[in-house]
Amino acid sequence: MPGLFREAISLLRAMGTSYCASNRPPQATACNGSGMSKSNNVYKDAYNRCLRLLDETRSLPSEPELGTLLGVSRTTVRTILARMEETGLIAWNKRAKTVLREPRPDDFFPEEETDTLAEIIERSFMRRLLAGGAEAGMQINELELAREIGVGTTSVREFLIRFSRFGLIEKRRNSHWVLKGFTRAFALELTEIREMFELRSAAAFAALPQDSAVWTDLDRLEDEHRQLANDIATRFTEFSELDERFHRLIHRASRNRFIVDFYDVIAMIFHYHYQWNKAQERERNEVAIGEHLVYIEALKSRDLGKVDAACRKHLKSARQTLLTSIPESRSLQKS
Amino acid sequence: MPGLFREAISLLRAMGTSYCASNRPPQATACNGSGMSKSNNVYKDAYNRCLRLLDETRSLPSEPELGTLLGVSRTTVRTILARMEETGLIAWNKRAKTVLREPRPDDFFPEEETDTLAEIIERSFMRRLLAGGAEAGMQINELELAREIGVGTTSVREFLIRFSRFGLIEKRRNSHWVLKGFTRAFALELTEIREMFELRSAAAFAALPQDSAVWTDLDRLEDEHRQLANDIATRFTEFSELDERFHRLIHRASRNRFIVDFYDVIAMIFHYHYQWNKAQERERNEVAIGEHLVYIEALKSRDLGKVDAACRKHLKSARQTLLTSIPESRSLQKS
DNA sequence: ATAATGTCTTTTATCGTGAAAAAACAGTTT
DNA sequence: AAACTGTTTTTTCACGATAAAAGACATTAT
Repeated sequence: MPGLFREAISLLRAMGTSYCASNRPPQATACNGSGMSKSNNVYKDAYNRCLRLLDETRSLPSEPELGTLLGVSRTTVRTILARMEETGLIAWNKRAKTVLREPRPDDFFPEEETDTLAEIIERSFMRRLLAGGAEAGMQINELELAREIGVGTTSVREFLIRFSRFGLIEKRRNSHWVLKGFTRAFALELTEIREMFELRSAAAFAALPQDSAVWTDLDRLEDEHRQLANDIATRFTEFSELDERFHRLIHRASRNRFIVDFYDVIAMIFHYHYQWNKAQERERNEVAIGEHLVYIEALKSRDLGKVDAACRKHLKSARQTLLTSIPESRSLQKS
Repeated sequence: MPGLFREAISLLRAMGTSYCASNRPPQATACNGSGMSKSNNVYKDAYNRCLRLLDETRSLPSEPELGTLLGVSRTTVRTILARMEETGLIAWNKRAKTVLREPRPDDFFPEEETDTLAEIIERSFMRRLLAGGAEAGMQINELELAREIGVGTTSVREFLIRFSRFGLIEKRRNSHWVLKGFTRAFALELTEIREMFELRSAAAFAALPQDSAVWTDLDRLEDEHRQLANDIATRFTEFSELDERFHRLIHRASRNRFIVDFYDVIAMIFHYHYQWNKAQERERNEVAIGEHLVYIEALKSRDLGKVDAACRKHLKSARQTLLTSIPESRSLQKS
């Protein structure tokens, strides 16, 4: 049973969704001719975000300030400023950085060029995983994957190592990785831990002192839930992001790094789950919002019994949604 | 607060505990002159293990059989056989591999040469971590670490990524790693999860059907515990290994990959904890063996109440031992 | 026909290298 | 003097290359 995705790949190849940074036509086989060491996506992404800043002010702040604002080093800030000067967006002389004109759409770097290599690899990998034909037990070939995505093997290796904590793949010493599959068993194991962790976190949350900052965070989230509930018909796709913020807030109350970190696993799975399973998305999200509101009320009441009940109820239906999205045909047994 | 271990390293440098595979005198600065791609530790380790096999038989089995026996590929098996023929240990002609003489001590490769790079890096890293002077918040420098240990940056990077799941370090995007420290808070968070997981696993264990293979495994472990208890005065250092096997057996009963995998974190911490804290080791282990035996009896009784009580009691004292080994001076607050 | 050996190919593990980005240092301006 | 800008050094990130190890294929022996 060798070669993961061997067939799937040849099919997908035609689609040619290359994430490689380039303005070249799609038929370009590889990302580049020779030895591209590192893409400058950090600069490009920060540049785009800086463009949006331009709309608001007549002159930009100091370099260090811009650095913290954009979350990059001053070196990158200066590269951005240099380009903005070049393209006539600003006049730059030492401290004076005066805005000359509004940014046009073509000033922005294309979205695809702002992605991290890790993101590119992850998306590419998950697409294959969810595109079907990825049965449990299949082998994952680093070299093949790297060639397919058009990146170096090191990046793929590092991705797989990071990804392994999600429990979907496993390494054979000095040999290949093995796909364990997005199975029903996986979903059950995942949700078992989730329920354990969230029940405990929710209880910890409710026990937090009244003057804790979380209560205002919770109020804000409640508002957002109500607004989303009102516009549900048009904005239902925005729920997934709100969902993550809500649950992360609760998990943080555990003050336990292992619980907080575990939410990364859940978030990843649900992120791709939402992309994968669009059936009744609107209805599902509507129900979930309702459950969240009850859950929030319970937390605010600080009644542990109510919290436990509301949490249990929501987690149960979340599990159900996840389970229904997994094809029954997949194997149930482990290892 | 830049530069992790900057001072500690210069102190340690003098000790010159180089893990590099070489017979050269210790003053040799680096592992090698140029471009060593990969050490052949897999071959060397398998060779040593194969030597031990030689004592027992007059002739070796087929190449594939040897491969599965040693856990390596046939390619490596053939390299081993070739060397054994060269050194006059065996006569090798196609299927016939007759043993000519007993292996001598100098036939073995030195222990240090059989270690994985990952093991070398881990030990090196943990030694620095536990050698003191590694305060929370310090930066970890990949390049510096790589140079110090005498390996490539890639291996260090991969190690740090793998290591990050233990919750002791954290990555700043496009920048350095931050040491979170082996603090009291860490120990408490770790044990909180451990207790949650093990209580659940133990309950699952006790509920396993009578014909399950785990019960014979448990009996075997009970025997080993009793034997160790008898020879405790001389063999108390062997407990740590037995402890790990015992708890892993219990955790496996959860049939949950996240619970099973989490034991890696515990095992790592306890492994180094045992090396670090030798105070009252004998007494501690004696107590732990007693607790394990009660725990085992409880499991065999399949009385959930007893299991819960025995498990709680043991985990509580395990937590206590871990906590006492952590210097009080370390900071308690998080992030 | 099965299972071994002999040979050849592919993949993994690791390194050195170079550009991107960060960080440190030095010199200016307010 | 504090905060900024200009310049230099270090570190991170990603690649291609190469030996070790695994794996596949072809051949031969039981």
